[in-house]
Amino acid sequence: MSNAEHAPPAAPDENQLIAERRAKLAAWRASGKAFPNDFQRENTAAKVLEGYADKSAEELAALTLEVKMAGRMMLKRVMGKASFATIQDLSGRLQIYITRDRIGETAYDDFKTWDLGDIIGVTGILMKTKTGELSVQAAEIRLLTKSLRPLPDKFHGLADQEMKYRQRYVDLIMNEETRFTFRARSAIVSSIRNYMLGHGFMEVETPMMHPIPGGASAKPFVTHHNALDMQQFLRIAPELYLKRLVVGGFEKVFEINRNFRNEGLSPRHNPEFTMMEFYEAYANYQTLMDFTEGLLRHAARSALGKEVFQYQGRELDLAKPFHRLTINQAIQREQPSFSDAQLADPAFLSAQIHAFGEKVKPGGLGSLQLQLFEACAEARCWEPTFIIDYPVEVSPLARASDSHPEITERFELFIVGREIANGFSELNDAEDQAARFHEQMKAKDAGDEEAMYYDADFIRALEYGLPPTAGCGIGIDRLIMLLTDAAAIRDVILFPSMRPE
RNA sequence: GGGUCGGUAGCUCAGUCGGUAGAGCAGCGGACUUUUAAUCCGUUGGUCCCGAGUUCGAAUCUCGGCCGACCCA
Repeated sequence: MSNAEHAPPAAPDENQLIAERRAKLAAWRASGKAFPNDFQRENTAAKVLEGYADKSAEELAALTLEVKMAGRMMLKRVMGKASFATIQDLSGRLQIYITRDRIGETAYDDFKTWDLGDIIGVTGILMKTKTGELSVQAAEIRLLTKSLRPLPDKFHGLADQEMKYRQRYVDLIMNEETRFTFRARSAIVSSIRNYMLGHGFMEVETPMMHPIPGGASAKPFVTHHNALDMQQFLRIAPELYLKRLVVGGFEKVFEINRNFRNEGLSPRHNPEFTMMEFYEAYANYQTLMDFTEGLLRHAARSALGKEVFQYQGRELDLAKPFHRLTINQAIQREQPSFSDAQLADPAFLSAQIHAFGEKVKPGGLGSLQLQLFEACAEARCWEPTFIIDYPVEVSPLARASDSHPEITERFELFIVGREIANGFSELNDAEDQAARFHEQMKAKDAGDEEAMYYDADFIRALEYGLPPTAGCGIGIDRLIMLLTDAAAIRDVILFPSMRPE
């Protein structure tokens, strides 16, 4: 790095407070080495509190325990020749006590010029204050990083939703709930990964850039590879690659990674979102539902220590067996007056979909039943509910039922009215799959932008033989929402998609 | 895409009927050697989201736009 020019860049939002901090930084540079990196932190706040918070003032005085800590200065109280400051590190906060007599007049005068938000290092011994708060009595204190931008109000924190999303770093500095949510997210993902590994699954990574988008019904993002001069798509699902791996003999695989779907933003949709997909040979959709239930209970236990908890003020119970209903059963649970005969009548279904305020999309009987379910029942599936037996026409990758060829061995799991998971017995008949792809191409030609492409290599893979297999995708962001009581998907994504400022 | 609400100092927020822009925190100056959002005294700081319009006069009213939140589709 050049040390010649330190000209402040012309930021569009400079103000008096930043100018004053820049002046302090300039003075720091002039007085010696700014931004030192030789301070070796040896203790963190939580560990120190855990170890010594219950010691008395006398015990601590007798111990003279030296600690070396570092963190961001969040509070500062100067009282003449003695001061308190609160520093925050990755683990929590701890108070430090600084007196002119101990650290020297020059150092003390320097300290008084430091700002909230500055990163400081402290060496000292543990003590208890009059009011019983464990604190570090500073023997030496150093400025490690100058913060040029003022932090939000120390008491009210950062409240502006937009700024929380755009400047997540500030949100993380200021809001313990935000730190908690993302720590929980990390722990939940780890617990899911461990659960899968513990059940003999192998973690894999398949392409995020696809020459042919596939594995889901969704609009892809398009990009371009220069050297190959070819169009590529950000993946909408890893499904077709994971099934190729099962063909290859990796009989139990999973992947936790991002999918990209070119659709709008909502409290439940982010264009890029995290999904876990897993595939197990010699399983079917019934055994997969059992496994998925177990997985979700495990995630809740590891995140919350319990399976019954509140979501947005309402109880959610993952301990009870999840409901399993066909689409028509779910409709009739909400609308008991609808007869089996009516639910087999396209005209009745269309009229009801319309009556519930939805536009009727063209489709066969199964599609209309599904549309009616979405219109009148989906949002009311608060308790975990597997909806089973999806129509073939909307399930181009799922195995058809032996007894009812117009439906598939497929489920979607709904919790608090939201789709959380989607799984099925995989279609492993290469000729049937080829025929289904042809149907999809027809739909695409007819204007369905979300219809699938024909993937010849995937068919070739199936032609080598895919064992009977079941697979499932779990929306990780939505699961995290449940377990962290978050109302919006943006609250569980560190850097959610936003319009440019 | 439609509706509702919001955008005022670095942050959190007031702002009456249309009449020169306010508070707390932060900052700056001063007092203060065990504070806890420290306290006390003094004080700097504004593209009132942007653009038009109405008006003698607009943060305030009207229209358009931008950004966000929520609801609906």
